[in-house]
Amino acid sequence: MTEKDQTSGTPACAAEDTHSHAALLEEIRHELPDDNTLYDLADLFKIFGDTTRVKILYALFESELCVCALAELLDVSQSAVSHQLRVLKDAELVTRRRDGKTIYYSLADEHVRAIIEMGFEHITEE
Amino acid sequence: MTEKDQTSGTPACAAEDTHSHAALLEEIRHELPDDNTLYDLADLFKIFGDTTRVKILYALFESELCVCALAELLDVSQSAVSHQLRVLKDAELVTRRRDGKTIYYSLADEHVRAIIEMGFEHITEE
DNA sequence: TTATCATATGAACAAATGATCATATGAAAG
DNA sequence: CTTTCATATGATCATTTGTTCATATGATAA
Repeated sequence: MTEKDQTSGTPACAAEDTHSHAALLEEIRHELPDDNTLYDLADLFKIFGDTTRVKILYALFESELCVCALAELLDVSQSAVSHQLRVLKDAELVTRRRDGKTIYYSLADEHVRAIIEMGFEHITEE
Repeated sequence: MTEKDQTSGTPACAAEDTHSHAALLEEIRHELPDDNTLYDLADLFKIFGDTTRVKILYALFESELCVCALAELLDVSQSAVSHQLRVLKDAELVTRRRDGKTIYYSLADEHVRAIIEMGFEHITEE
């Protein structure tokens, strides 16, 4: 209590003489992106963390596709695809264009491809 | 019913003459990784989709750290960190070494860094 | 206008997730 | 052996998430 107050109610470890992190932590805290950025980052990856959405993105690597084509390809309902496309669009990972009644979706940029490829390498290489 | 049976109970669209996907879909289906791979890929990204875990990984970019240091740095309970470290370890994204009572965690490989950097670029560039 | 096709969306519900609390394990010090 | 420190883990619970169902919107054709 005489020292700096604990950030939360969790002491975790003494860290007096044994192995003081204080200095190291201060340094690392300096290097960390701010909380909002970290939050956005997690939100971005969260989007890739669903099979349906990953499949959609992977499919769009090849060609732009309409909603019903995606539904048929992934074997899920039109509604499910539509909901997920909304998530992808809100995150600006895909764009769409209208042609009559049909709406074609495509990848928003090449970052998407790069991120997925990177993940793909990780799970295949080993 | 005379044609191929619908994969699910979802017609989605006619796709007779208007804009038949059949050919295109067959081609794309060919390019898609198999379902298990896609599933694993989503699972991998799911792990990056949590602020606590992203923070842990980011912190480990700088240096190996013990559990209590991470808890202090992220301002969460020791238990919460420990649970998340287990997830990261199960996914082989981090490794650990023991030194007496303390356990130090560090990044398993550079893929982790590459994936996160890629995501970081996406959210900052625009 | 009315019917139909392609897509979007809101409500509802089951499943997955992440934090907390209490407790267990494991190592070193006394 | 007992205590203490560092970490791990199981149970519980509130949130979040993704699908389904029903329905709405929006565009074209009749």
